[in-house]
Amino acid sequence: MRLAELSERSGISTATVKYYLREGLLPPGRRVSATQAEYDESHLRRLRLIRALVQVGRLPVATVRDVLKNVDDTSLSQHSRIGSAVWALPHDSEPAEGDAETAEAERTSQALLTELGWGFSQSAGAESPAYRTLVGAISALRRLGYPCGTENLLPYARAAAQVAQSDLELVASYDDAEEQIEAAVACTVLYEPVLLSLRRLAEAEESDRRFGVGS
Amino acid sequence: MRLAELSERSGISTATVKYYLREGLLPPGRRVSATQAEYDESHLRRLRLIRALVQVGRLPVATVRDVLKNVDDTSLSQHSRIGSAVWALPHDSEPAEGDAETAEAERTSQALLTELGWGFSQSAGAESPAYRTLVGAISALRRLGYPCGTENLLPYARAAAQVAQSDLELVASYDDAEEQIEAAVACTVLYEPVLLSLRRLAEAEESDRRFGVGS
DNA sequence: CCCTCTTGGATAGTGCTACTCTCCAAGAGA
DNA sequence: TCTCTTGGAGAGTAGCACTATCCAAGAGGG
Repeated sequence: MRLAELSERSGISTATVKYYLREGLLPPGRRVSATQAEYDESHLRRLRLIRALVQVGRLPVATVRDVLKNVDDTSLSQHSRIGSAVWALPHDSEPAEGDAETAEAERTSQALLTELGWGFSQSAGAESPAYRTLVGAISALRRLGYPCGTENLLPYARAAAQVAQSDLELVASYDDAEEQIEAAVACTVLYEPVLLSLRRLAEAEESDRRFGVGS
Repeated sequence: MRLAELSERSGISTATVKYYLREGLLPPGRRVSATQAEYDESHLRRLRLIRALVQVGRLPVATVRDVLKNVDDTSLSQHSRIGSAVWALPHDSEPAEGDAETAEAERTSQALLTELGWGFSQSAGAESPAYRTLVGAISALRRLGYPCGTENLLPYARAAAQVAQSDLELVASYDDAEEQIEAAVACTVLYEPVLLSLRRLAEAEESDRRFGVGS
């Protein structure tokens, strides 16, 4: 198919598709002449993945490029491809280096990972964006004076572990390696709002249970 | 204290503090003369809360104003104030109305809430931002062809329920009503990156467990 | 062959938003 | 009195995801 059809089928304007091509998010089509290129289903899937990352995940376009680079890097093992693709997914709010609060948050994080027995994250993942985000979030909590010791964090970690099991089960349910990686990236991102909104609803339930009757 | 000191103690530039004053996020100080105003600790706390919402929660300034309006609305009950303050916290990515996928997502959401017995969310919260976000996220998953039946969502809901219990316990640990509300808002927002980054780390662990050895 | 239409490609512009710069007049403080 | 700071207000900035416009090279019908 050509750009116009790709645009129509994906529901994304040709201008935006061109933009993604230019930015290297979408691989160029097969050049069929000097002025025409041919796109296929893989471009359509890729386009949908991009939209998921940009619109739902709100990743900056440059970050999406990095993530997709890892998705496409066939020189890596399956685990590494999944890992490094998800790895590149950030959540910004980086902590300020050399801060007293940050140092304390770092200690808390380490203690938490140790207590959980998450050896992989502790070794290979000590510099992962997710870990940095965790440290940043904890130091933010500290700065605002909210409790965030390991005992406070453990319930979240346990919930996260449960969710991660579901996530990986879903990923493993795909046979094709390529699809697995795409599913890992897409579901990591797409299930985030699901998890967060369910948390809000659960909070409303719980709040109703605790404070609701005498309102 | 005056603006300069407020700025210094909060680590926020005077220009930005003035901006927050202008936008109505920060209540004006007590006017002590035509050219000077006096700020107190409550302004400092409020400023920190604003930063949490804007920087960590990435809420638009206009939304923060709405949230704070509910926080300050003493005409509401405690439950309502907590509820409506957290209520106003969105996560955008609104679903497209009148869409077939959206309609299906709505059915799934309803079924999920019924299965969970979350009556409060089903009745009062049917139009809450969190609910709309859930529907939007599910329809996004559907559009990308990923499974998202109630059986897929239940693990997330259960995790959310656990987390919500921790959240409310933390809120209830405060004696002062004002502090409870601020804690509810701040912790809802500040624990989000904690939860999401822990999920990423847990995914890495789980991926390592499943695919790691033969890498 | 001609004529129009579309295509891919490039460049510059738009709209939004959080923040910041610059200016100002009215005091504060010595 | 004289300088310095303060709070207030408007306009400007930066970054980013797009988008509008233009262009030359074909495609495709007659």
